[in-house]
Amino acid sequence: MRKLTSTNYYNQTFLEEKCTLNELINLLSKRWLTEVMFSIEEGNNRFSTLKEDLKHISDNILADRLKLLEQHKLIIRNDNFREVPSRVEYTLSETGSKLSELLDGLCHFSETEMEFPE
Amino acid sequence: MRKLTSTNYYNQTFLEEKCTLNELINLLSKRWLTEVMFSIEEGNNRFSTLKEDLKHISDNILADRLKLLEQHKLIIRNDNFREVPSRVEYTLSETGSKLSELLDGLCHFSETEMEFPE
DNA sequence: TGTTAAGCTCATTTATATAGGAGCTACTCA
DNA sequence: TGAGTAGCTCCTATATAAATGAGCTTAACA
Repeated sequence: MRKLTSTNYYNQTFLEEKCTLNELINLLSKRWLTEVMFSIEEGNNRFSTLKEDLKHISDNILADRLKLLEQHKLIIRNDNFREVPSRVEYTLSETGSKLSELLDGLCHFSETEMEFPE
Repeated sequence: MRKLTSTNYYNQTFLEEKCTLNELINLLSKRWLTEVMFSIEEGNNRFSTLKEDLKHISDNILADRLKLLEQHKLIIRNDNFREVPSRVEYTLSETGSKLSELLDGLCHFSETEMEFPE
């Protein structure tokens, strides 16, 4: 239910069309999203273990981020378990692994070169 | 005038303290910020030329992004011109150039590997 | 005396993102 | 019959970000 006639929306799409980097950054800037990726990479592959690992995340945000990551094919969702209570497992895709590597580079940069004023 | 007692604030600082990558991504996700950097890199070094280049940006946002970039030492502000009307020039710092290169990598990735559903 | 220019600042309005909490499903076990 | 579990969804409230528009400064020039 996003308002499609606002300048806010117009400018965002303008920038996303100018360069997909903006689209990627918008995705990455969703709170917890990269942490969810990294946590899956480390082996926390279920909703409940992710929730436990990322202490302060709330259910609906975790669900949303998992959905976003899946839609962008950065993770793979596997629900062929036919168990009750239901069981779903997530793994990183190849694209997800590549992105994770790139982010490691950015992380190193931010730790060694950036200055963040208080 | 940010509210320091909200869960929203608490979670953001939690993530920023966990890894400075989150701090960097938060910065980069401010709308227009990377575009301002790239535009300066391309030689648009004054407030007015930046404004012209980034057609839809508004004054206060441009001013804010320039201030953020300067505070993080990604650009350098030079106002030793003593002219009227006032003249200020911006250039990319070394750190800014490095970041720009890293972002080129991310940009290439997002263009070749990412899928953005409509 | 009034206008113009660049490079801003500030207050307010509007839009969007995040968080909180209830509820749903379908099956199992006590 | 009723409780419990995983993995969600939906609605609402709260917080934050972006945009709009007015105004400020200093000096030169008409």
